[in-house]
Amino acid sequence: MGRSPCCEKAHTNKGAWTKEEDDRLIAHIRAHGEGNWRSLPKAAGLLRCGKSCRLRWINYLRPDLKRGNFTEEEDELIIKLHSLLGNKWSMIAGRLPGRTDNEIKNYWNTHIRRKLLNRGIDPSTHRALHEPISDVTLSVTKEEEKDVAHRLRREEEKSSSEELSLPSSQTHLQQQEQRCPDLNLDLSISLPYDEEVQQRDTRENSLEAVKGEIGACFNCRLGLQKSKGCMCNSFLGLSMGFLDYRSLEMKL
DNA sequence: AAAATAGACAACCGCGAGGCG
DNA sequence: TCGCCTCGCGGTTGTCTATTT
Repeated sequence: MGRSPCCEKAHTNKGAWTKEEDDRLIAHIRAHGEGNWRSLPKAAGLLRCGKSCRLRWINYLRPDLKRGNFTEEEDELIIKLHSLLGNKWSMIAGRLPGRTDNEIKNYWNTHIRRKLLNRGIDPSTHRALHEPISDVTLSVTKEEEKDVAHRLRREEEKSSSEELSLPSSQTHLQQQEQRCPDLNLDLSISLPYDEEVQQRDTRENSLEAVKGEIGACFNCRLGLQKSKGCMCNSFLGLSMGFLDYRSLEMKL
């Protein structure tokens, strides 16, 4: 038997969306807001599956989407985020305002993969091609993913509070360090910030302090200082500044 | 000019997570 | 606690366009 279909396939359109369908969907969401995707098609007079409507809205119709080519900065940010998060496209997209997970995933598969291969870097491990894979992997476990998501929510809830370390995550991170003593996962990721300059200054001061303490490049922060991947002031063959993981903004 | 091939990206599918009664 | 429902995610496929042969 298996799972029941998400919608009545016999009476739903598939394939490319027409202008009229787009207009109906936009009009409905403007009037009623997002959500209730399952009942939306009927309410909006669309012969589409709810999932299809959601995808169409999120990936193409949302007004806040940034269309057009990816910039070099976005490229490099995606590469760095992918090295941290793996194929967690939605999390990567969360760091790139106006970009969708689908868009980033497609862009990765068509452009960035090739770009990394041309640089002699394995896109899945972010290590030099032919370099033997060590016992340290950079994939993100479910626990870590939850932890990051939890922190994102917390940050959202209390964007005003400003501390560099997040105690709730320490236990897990300590466990992680015990499991992989060579791997430093003390990363903090927050929502893209456009908050007050004061907060930013405080954060930067704290980060500068940390930077001063560890004096480390990106790879060192990942615990890869013992590998030949450690290259202060450069990453993936590119020169770079210190990467602030609270904002994931480059400070050059 | 037509066919073949490659590239780009839109859309679909199946599954898991979380909410709720 | 369990089962159902909905949503969201990641992998994959389909389709259109551009380029090459």
